[in-house]
Amino acid sequence: MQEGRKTQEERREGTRRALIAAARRQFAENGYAATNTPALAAAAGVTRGALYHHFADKQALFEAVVEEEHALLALAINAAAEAEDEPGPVRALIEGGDAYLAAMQDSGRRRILLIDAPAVIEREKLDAINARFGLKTLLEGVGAAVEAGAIRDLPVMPLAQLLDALFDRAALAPSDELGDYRKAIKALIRGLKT
Amino acid sequence: MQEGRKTQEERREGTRRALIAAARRQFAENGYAATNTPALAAAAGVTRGALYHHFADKQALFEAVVEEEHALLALAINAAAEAEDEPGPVRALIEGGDAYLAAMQDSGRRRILLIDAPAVIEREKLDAINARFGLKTLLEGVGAAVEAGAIRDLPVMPLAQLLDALFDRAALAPSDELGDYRKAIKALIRGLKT
DNA sequence: TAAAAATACATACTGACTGTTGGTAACATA
DNA sequence: TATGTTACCAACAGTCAGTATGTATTTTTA
Repeated sequence: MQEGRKTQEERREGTRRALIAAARRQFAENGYAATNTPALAAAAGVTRGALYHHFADKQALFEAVVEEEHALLALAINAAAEAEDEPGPVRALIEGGDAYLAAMQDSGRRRILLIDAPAVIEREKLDAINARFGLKTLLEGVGAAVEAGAIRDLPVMPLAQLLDALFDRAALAPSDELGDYRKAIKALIRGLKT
Repeated sequence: MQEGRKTQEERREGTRRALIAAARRQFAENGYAATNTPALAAAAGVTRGALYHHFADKQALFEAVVEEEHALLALAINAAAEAEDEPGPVRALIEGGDAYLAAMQDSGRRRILLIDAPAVIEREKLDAINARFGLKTLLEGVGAAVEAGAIRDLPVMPLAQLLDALFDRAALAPSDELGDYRKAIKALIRGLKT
């Protein structure tokens, strides 16, 4: 048990990660409201003092979890996207959506990102996070499809938001109905073709 | 100050309504989490004892507010629907959606129904409420459109859910972009036509 | 390298809030 | 009018979020 010597950066990152990991587990399992900081800190192996040293309050920790979850989500989707060879812009939208749905087959992720986050994080801040991750890709996809003339010429941001809403709702569907949802989404998107 | 004599039913309904009215105001203004029962009871002109006599807990009161809000919403939409003369099933969907968006131009209503309710009320119970109100109408509309052969033959429930998601997202849009959202929704629905 | 400063954490405390309990007042029933 | 039932109130108990103050560890400075 030597090697007790750690740089501040290491200590810092270590406990931050432990806190975020424990928080992600508990928020995913019990939801934001039912998660209490004593249990959370204990699960992370630190005291509440450490939590409040690193995060302003419970909500700030939740925001950190949401950011990380968004980043992981984007990672999974991009990985799936690169496996595909370049299809047309409409197919790209549909396949991107499928990748999103696949990455959303995790009830904790759904709970955090789709159920709790909108209620806990104020609108503007959450929009900003969304804009940096998933929605950015979707926006580019829609923009490309419109510019290529592959789909009807519609305001890009609203259309991207609406497609996002479709995928979010489908992600919350019972898994045995997912196929039907995907079929309906495909029909909706294909219906936009020029 | 006579006429202090009330039947139990009157007392009961009186304080229940006072509580629900005060709760609707505070939930709408501050959100569920930031609403506390001492202030709520005071605003209703009763004590917390009365609140907990009529409702099991804070969440039960919130559920009562959500039910009432859904009922009012359905009322507004039906009123708008009866003003229209019978159009085709696709137009009916679009106009029903417009009525929904109009009825949703109330930030408190959005906060309660679209932001807080999904986080506070467990999925099954909220689905049940939804099914009894707004979604029921939408489901009928989609079913009619499919049966009439006006739109593509797709699984009805998933499609209704997806259209519902579209309108929910549009309802949360900045009001100056509402026109663009409506245009995009129209295009999406029209794209389903056979 | 010793002293000083800054950073990371721990412990203890405070105020607030939720749900409960045991009682009182108002109405209903026999 | 007596008894039961329903509506309501006041005080209490437990929990939790956030804070304040103290200590240990690493970094900087003299």
